[in-house]
Amino acid sequence: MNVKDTKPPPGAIELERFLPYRLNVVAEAVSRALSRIYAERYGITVPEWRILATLGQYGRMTAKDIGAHSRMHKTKVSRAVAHLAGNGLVERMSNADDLRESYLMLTGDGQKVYCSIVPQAIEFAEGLFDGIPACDREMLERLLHQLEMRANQMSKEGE
Amino acid sequence: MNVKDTKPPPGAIELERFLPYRLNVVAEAVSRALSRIYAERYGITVPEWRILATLGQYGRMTAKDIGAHSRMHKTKVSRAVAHLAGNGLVERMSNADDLRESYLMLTGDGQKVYCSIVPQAIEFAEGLFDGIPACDREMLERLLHQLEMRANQMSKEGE
DNA sequence: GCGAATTAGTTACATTTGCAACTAATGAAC
DNA sequence: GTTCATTAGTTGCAAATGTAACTAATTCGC
Repeated sequence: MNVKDTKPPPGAIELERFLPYRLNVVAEAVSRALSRIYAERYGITVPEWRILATLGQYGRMTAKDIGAHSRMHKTKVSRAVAHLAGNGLVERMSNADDLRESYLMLTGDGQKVYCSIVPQAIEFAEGLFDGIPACDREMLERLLHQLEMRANQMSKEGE
Repeated sequence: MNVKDTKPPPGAIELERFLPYRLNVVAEAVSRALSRIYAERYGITVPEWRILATLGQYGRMTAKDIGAHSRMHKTKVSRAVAHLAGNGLVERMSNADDLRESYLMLTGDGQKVYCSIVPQAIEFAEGLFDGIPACDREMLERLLHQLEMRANQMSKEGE
């Protein structure tokens, strides 16, 4: 009998079914598996990949908007952008209307890297859903959305 | 029109529906919200909470097993345990049959802290599911399990 | 317009993390 | 039994992260 099959004592949490724990474990496993695609071949970190993906999708954005959209702290964005710019994958264009901010976009090289990662990332994400019917995927999307809303709401409620 | 409603260019990933990204964002939002319960009141970190929760459920375990079970690196476990032991929440009992390892368990204080967190954590997790029917919760559990299996498998496949 | 408050982004510092090297103990080969 | 390989756990070190302080630019109040 596997230890995981034992019932927890009364008044304890069964961690294997505790959603916050489950979400974190799964998210980390998925993230780790995905990172193999871009980390080994291109030496790109997770925050860097997020920025590439955001710019690849939206074309041009400020650092602030990237942070807000991809839920990353501004210092994380700042450093990842600095690194990507140093590697010639991202370029900055200052905004003449507001010199505090810069627009960021992929360079030609950045586009190339992004475009070579995308099909593999999509294939990976598809592979995750292997054997899962489409209606379940939609349900998962909906559930994740609700959970995120609830979590953010409950986080605020505690002031 | 919200920027999120715009279609991504062809050959790009729509990040809002990209599962690895979604999972991470939701997991982090949930984890952050939950940590309010134990971080502010008891000054406990996420890894420490995981150890408390594992010991609270299983009663007595080695550091290695805690790491394997809660998916934490052994150095993370080692340091979190050291801190918990320093605060008198966890105690070590060396195993006479194998002096390399120690059994870890909650102290009386550790039990108290754990037991005072549990109801709030359960209430929090229940709150996340507000308005979500029970059958959907079960589906979510199943889906998360499948995704984790698939991710670990795909991670291994890349050697 | 002018000074105070705000904002985008960077940098300094302290904390956290992961990897690699290590120690101490056990097991395996012979 | 002695040597070699493996294992549990800790520690040194470098990289990553978050908080707070900072700079430079903009906006608000008047």
